[in-house]
Formats: sequence, structure tokens, C-alpha cells
Amino acid sequence: MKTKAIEIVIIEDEEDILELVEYHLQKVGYETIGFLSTKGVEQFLEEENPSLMIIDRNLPSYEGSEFVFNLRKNGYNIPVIFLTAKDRDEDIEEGFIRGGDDYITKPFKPRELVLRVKALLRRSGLIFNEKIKYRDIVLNISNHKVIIEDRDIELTNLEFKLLYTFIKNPNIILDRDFLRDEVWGEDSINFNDKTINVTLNRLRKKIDPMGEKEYFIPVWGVGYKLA
Amino acid sequence: MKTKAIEIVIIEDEEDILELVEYHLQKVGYETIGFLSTKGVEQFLEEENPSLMIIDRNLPSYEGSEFVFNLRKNGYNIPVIFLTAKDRDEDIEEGFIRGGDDYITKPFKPRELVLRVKALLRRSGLIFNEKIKYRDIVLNISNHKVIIEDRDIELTNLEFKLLYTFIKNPNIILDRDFLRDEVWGEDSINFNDKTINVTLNRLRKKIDPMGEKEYFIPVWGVGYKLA
DNA sequence: ATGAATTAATAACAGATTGATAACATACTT
DNA sequence: AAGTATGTTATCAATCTGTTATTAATTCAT
Repeated sequence: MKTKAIEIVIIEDEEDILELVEYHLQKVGYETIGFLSTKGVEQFLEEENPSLMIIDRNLPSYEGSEFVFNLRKNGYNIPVIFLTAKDRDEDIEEGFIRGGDDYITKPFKPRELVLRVKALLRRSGLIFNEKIKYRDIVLNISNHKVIIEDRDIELTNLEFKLLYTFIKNPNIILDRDFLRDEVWGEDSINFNDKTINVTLNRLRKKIDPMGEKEYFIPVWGVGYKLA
Repeated sequence: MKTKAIEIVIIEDEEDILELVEYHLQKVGYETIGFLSTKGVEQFLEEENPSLMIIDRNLPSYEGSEFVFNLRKNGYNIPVIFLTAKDRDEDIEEGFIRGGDDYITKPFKPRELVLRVKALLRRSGLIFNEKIKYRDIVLNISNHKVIIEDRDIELTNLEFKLLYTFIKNPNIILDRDFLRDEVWGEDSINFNDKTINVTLNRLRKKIDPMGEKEYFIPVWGVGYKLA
């Protein structure tokens, strides 16, 4: 599983605030890059593809929300949080209308900022929780451990990927093509029909040896569904 | 193709606030459904797959953020906005930690609420369970589930495709050639006249065992019509 | 209106397709 | 090279689905 570092752009002309924000974000593991103005930011977005942007509105030479509006117009879809002293109702509305995803007013609480960043990243599909839970299954993404009812269960890499795929899409029928692409990769050639059956069965045996949980419901002629 | 309305669930025990929120959301074109407590909400989510949820925290019998936490545990990934009077720093943090996407404190500004809803919907615009309704039939395309009057009905893949075809074309006479092409595929060769009859009958038995609904009207010598 | 002809509904059966499982073979890791 | 992980094949079991046969309903000509 690929764990790409998450990089966050912060645009803020007051250096002490910039440092404060960077400090708190770095503390929880994000990479940050600060700008004192919007200058050079667009080029940076183009080259680096950062995951999120935090931007002040009162910036020298280019008002923050206008800058975001222009980014959106140019097709940039990066998640944006405004962090600004402009706190009138109209200001906040303007922030959203011009393409912001969240709006935090100064003075701000660092922990709330971090949580809002995390929530927005999660909703944007850029991070996943290190742990995912479904029914009584707990998946620990970082160490590939699976815990079910306080029992540690060892899964192979393939089995883990398969289970992870289902837990990301619970209650949805995943057809065999999708599973093949997602778990085995799109370039898997000469893919045997039964490979999925067998792998899924090995997974079933491990996470539910008694066969009483009915995690995976076969959908005849289509695929499986995690119930 | 008909654009699916966006449906928003609001859980709020103070009726005047509930009405106020519904009013403002409806004004900008969203469908809303209000609940005075969390009772029945989970079942509703299962059946209707609404696009977003707004929830108070001080609710009778079930604290809002705990409810959301439990939803997340059960695999529901619906975007959630807390709308609550609980405004201490720890409350807000808790809201995000338990799975909220946004947190608005009362008293709130209706226009900001609407904008935050819109922003969150835009950012979430990933996969929503597609569902189609006709009369009292609810088809969930993503899990092939059929719900009729609160009853889950199991259909085979073929039966589902057949029903889906009719629900896509309600009140229109579908002739046998069309049904064959659509459900069985254009390359189906040596197609027996009676196959459609039998399959349709099996479907009828399952979705209307008492035979009182008259979903499918036979059109003599032509095909069938979903009434 | 009546009965023959045509089509639809229904039940029962059979074959075909698919899934589950075990056993084996190969590939991969260390 | 040993041990694990994964893919392949074969067999069995489950469940769909198509066919056929029979009965019921509808149309149409008389």
C-alpha cells in the first residue's frame, strides 16, 4: 500500500502566524510549505500537486479568495481552507462562494485547525484513517493487522488488500472486474476466474473460521458484497 | 435522464430550529427530511441513501456525536455537519474526532449553513449509492437490493436486470424484442418465446407474492408495461 | 355469445452456470 | 533451500435459468 506524504501549502503574510500553523501541522505529521504571498504558488501547485491549501485573505497584492477563485477557474481542485481575520458574514459567504471548502476566523485554535484539515483531507479521499472499522472487524492500515473480537488475525498482503477493498466499499456489490482491478491490478493478464473465489475463501477461513458471520455475500454471476 | 434530487437529513429535537433549517435548504432546492431524534435514522440511511446529514448534539436519548461515531463504525460514510449549541473547544474537537466533516455552533447563520452544505457536497461528490424509486419499489443499484414497503427482497441478477429495465421505462410498453436485447443481450440466440414469461413471473412472485399490486400489465401479443 | 386459436401464467424438471473447497503446483521471500 | 504466498486445476455443491408441459386467460371470427 502506497503511503504518500501529505503536503500542505500555507499562504500567510504574517510570519509568526505562518510559523505557528506550520508548527502544528508538522507536529501531526504533515509536510508544509509556506508562502508569504500568492507569488509562485500556482507554479508550485502545478509542479508538486500538494494535498491541501490554507490561505489568508489579507495578502499583499492579491486578495486570497480572489486567488482561489482564479485557481478554480483554471481547473485546480485542491481543497482550500481560508484562515483569516475577515469575519463578517459577507466575508465568510464570499469565501465559500469563491471556492473555499472551509473558513476559519482568527484568532484560531490550532487543534481545531488541525482537525478541520484532517476532516477535509479525509473527505477529499486523500487520507484514510489508520484504522478502519466495520462490524466487528478492525483493520489497522499501517501494520496490516486485523483484529476481530480481540483476536489478532494474520493475513497475507493479498488477503489484506482484498479485505481492505471490501471495507472501503461496504454494502456495495463489488463485481469481479472491479476486484481484479483493485486488488490484483489492471494489468493482470490471463486472470483465472477462480482466483478471486479461492483468495476470498482463504480470507473467509481466516477471519471467520466457523463460518457464522457471513461477511461476504456472493452475488451470483456478479461478485460479492460485504454485509 | 432525470437529475436526482439531493436529499438532506436533519436531526434536531427543537422543532422550530428544524423547520428553519429545512426552510433554508429547501429554498435553494434540496430535499429535506427531518427527525426529532436519531430513532429510525439508520434505517432511513440504509433505504434512501441521502447525500448529507445535519445533526444536533443535544438530542433526547442519544448524543449526536456518539450516533455519528456509531454510524461511521457501521460503515456509513455520509457527510455530516454538526449544528449544535455545544461550543466549547473540546466539544468542537470531539465533533471532528467522532467523524464529523464540519461543525457549526448555534446561533447559526442560515446562509453560511447553506454554503457549508454546498461546499461539503461538492467536495464529497464521489460515489453515492444510486437508487431509483417507482411506486413503492426502491431499487438500489449499487447493492442490487430491492425494498418494497420496508421489506427486503432478494432477486437474482437476471430478475434485477429485468426489474431495472422496467423501472427505467415505466408506463411504457416494452415489447419482447426490446426486453430480450436489454436484459438478455442482443447476441442471445435461439431465444425461447417463453423465457420472458417465466422470468417475469418469477420476478412477480418475489416482489408481489399476493399478486395484488399488478405491477406488470401484459400487453397481448406485444410485451409488458410497468404500471 | 360461443368456441377455436392464440397467448399468457404457472409448475415441474433438467441442464448449465457459478461458487466453494481441497489438493496440488508454481512463484516468491528470506 | 526452506517456507510461505499465490495461482491453477479438479471436484462437488448450490442456485440459476431455460425448456417443456399444462392450465388459464384473451382475442377474434362466426
